[in-house]
Amino acid sequence: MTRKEQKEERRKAILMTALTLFVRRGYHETKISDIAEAVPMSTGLLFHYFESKEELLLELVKMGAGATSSVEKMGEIPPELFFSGFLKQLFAYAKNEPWVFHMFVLMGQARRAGMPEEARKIALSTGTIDVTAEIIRKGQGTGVFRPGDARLLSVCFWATVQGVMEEMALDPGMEAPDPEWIAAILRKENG
Amino acid sequence: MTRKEQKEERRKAILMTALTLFVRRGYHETKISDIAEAVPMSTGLLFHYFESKEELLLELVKMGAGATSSVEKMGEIPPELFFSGFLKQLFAYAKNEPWVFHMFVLMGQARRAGMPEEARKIALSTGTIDVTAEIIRKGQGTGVFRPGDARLLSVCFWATVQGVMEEMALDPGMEAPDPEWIAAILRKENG
DNA sequence: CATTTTATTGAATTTATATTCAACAGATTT
DNA sequence: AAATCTGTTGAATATAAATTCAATAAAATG
Repeated sequence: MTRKEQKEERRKAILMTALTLFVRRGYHETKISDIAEAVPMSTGLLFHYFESKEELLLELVKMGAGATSSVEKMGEIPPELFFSGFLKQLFAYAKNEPWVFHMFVLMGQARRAGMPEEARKIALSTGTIDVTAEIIRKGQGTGVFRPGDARLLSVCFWATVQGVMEEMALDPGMEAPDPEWIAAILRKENG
Repeated sequence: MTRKEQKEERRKAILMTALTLFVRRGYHETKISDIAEAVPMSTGLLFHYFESKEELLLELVKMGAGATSSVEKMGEIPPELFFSGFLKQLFAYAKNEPWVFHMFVLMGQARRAGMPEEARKIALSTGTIDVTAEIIRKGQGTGVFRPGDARLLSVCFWATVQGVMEEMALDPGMEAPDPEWIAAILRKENG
């Protein structure tokens, strides 16, 4: 099925191009013609692959939601290792797999303001913050994390990760921070 | 000059309403008619006060840039006090002076993606990240902050503050985190 | 090689929303 | 209180970008 495969390839190309542009300039600032031009293809043709600009966005956000929930399942790892290991990997993706990296940024943007309501709903449905809060609670139990509202700590943690990744997406030359800096938000302060 | 004052009042009301809506839903997702309705006034009348939607945004961003640069001048305070004190005050504004609070969120949004290019330029012109990096460098000199690229630490710090404030803007019921959690990004880990 | 199916384009159309405008109302001034 | 200036509205218009479409080229199929 060379034909169907071809079509899938093209769809993916569009999705990846759109993902990059959405992350860089934002959903509304990106024209459908910008995406088409960057793929490249004619503006009209893009509509043979996607119903609408919003459908294109939603497909991306749904992919992101799927990828995110698989990450959420690895709640078995000891909390103190989970965060720095996870961050190290995530920052490595910035160089090698921009796809994963950009997806994280997009999901974060979708959770906050500036995108169609529908995208926001999907992004929020993953419940990342709450899942992470649960892991933090465990770490508080074993005394490796500082006390305090676990959900609020989770919000702080993700805010940092999200913000740093947005900066990295905007300035590809930027180096990644030491995961330990970010993990310090959670860690109990002792020797 | 009751008349001119009246006009100024109205302008301020529009600015504050727009600020709130921009921060909550994002610039592009906010219709000019949404702003007018919330003030309240007719859609057409809003154009007697502002040239265009973009002018309205730019005026806000310019105000923000002004307020921000005044904050930047207080670089005399010892670094280790600067950050937690600053954060405590900032989070307090969330309750008492939503204006200041929302302004910070808007400036952060403008620095990143999703707004007209012009707004981005103005927001970036404040150089907040670099000014903060300088303060961090001082703190590294006296040994209270962890070593490492000061600018990168500054980016991490602001990413957290920005992200947390965006969450607070979206969910007004949310309580503020302990400033110490965020300052931990910078602090040298010792007893 | 004729026929059908799929890919592609660029121009025409639609749509959503920003922006303008003609008319009216209320306030201020002389 | 007449004249003028300012505030106000809602409907009309303009605009930018999304979306459709008729026409054509290329590929697959029989």
